[in-house]
Amino acid sequence: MNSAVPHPWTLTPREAIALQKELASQVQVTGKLSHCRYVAGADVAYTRSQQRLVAAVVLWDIQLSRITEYHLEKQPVEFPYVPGLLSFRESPAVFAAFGRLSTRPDLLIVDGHGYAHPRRFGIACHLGVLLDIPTIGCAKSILVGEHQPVPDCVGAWVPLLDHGTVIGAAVRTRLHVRPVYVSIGHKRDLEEAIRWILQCSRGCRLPEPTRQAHILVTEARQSGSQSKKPN
DNA sequence: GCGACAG
DNA sequence: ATCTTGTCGC
Repeated sequence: MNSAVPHPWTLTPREAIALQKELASQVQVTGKLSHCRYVAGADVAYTRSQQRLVAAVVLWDIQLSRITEYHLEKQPVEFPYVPGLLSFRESPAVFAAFGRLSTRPDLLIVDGHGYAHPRRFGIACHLGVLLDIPTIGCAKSILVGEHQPVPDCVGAWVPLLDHGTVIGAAVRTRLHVRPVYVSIGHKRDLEEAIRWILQCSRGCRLPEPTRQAHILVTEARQSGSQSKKPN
């Protein structure tokens, strides 16, 4: 599986911004439905000291509705948290964990934004381009943009606009809780992204792949496992 | 200058 | 993200 890092992660915030502008041109904003059985989910958690972070990449089998495999990657934090540059802080670990998958996912859902980003290149886009795989960003709060109220009906959604242009969507995956923010990552259009996020949702606010990854990193944050293949 | 600001 | 307990509501 792809495991070589195409470009260095040790950059200054200024260089990181320049790299995002450069790589943004490689994002493919189209891509329709195709057979999709394995949806991967990625999330990251930090240790109390914030010295290290743990990334989890889970492989969710839509047909069996369960995790088929997952990997954890613990690494020292090397990049500061700068709004808009989250990818340079969390991607290295996610990238490493993803590289250990024995099965190539049909799609990867990332906890964070994709196209709904100041330079239209959030972490979901970055991982999609580097891994050359369809990705979707599913964040819990807005980085940029605004939207009208989302109807109180599961599956309802309204466009997330940035100065009039659609950059994503506020999607109601569950009643009585804030919506999630879905945006394109790579090789998939917004309608498809929303469709898959809803298809992977199981009554909770977050879609299953990302929710499961979150549960794993939250637990591993204080423990110390590596990777496993549950049955 | 002031406020906003994924995780 | 992380630090924190219980509590009100669907």
